[in-house]
Amino acid sequence: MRIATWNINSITVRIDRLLAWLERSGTDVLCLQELKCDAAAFPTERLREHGYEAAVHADGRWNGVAVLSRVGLTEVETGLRAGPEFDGKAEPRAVAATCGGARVWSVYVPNGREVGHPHFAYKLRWLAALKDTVAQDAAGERPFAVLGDFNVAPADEDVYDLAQFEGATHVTDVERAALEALRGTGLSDVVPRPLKYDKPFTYWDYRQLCFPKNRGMRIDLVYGNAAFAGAVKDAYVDREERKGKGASDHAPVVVDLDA
DNA sequence: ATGGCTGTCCAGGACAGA
Repeated sequence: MRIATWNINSITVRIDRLLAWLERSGTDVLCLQELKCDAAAFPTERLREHGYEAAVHADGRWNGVAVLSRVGLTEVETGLRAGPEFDGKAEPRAVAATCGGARVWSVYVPNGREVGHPHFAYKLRWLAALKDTVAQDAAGERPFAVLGDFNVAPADEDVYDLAQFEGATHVTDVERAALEALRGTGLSDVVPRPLKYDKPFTYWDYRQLCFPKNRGMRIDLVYGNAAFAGAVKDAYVDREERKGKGASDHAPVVVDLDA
């Protein structure tokens, strides 16, 4: 089974690219983030025509997540249990489904904006709620994974130049400690291989030639439990999808599982 | 072997992204 995660940065403007990529990659299960649409605008019919069911959690201009599957889709759950609010609102940033024998969460972790900003505290609360939500499945026997845009680079080598991130979000000790606590529930980082260069970056800013210069970050992650990680045959970042006009600023991370 | 931001909402500019 081929399973992937991709921050698509608007499913509306990239639906043709999405359908072409699904066909080209042969992906069975895809976790999507940053849909930037509401539930009514989600392209359910076009995906169904291509053989994919969808579990969607979206409410408009920002955020929005989904799980697409052509190998079955059951037990849909929307939102974290006891998830925190920002500005009095629970944003659509997490959705789970069971697909082809594996249970997956598609997550879009809050950005944090700046260290010390209320959004940064929200990010840490959100990651703590994610840990509590997934702990039971992480410790279970069924293949289970949390996939998505974590908005944290787990280690120094996951950014192109640490000096550029002095005082910035995404690389702080507290954010990394929150990921470590999440892994502590029984999850391990399924690190993909890059198709070019030495590091498996998954995001490159649109500005200043970051992609051609490979000034990237690894922030789109796959955290799998023992049953999931033990079934991994291969994992890679599909940087080809980051190329060309109309690309998302994130590339898909693709994982191949036995059976 | 690719691109110097981009998408959304609302009407040129703010806001968010990371």
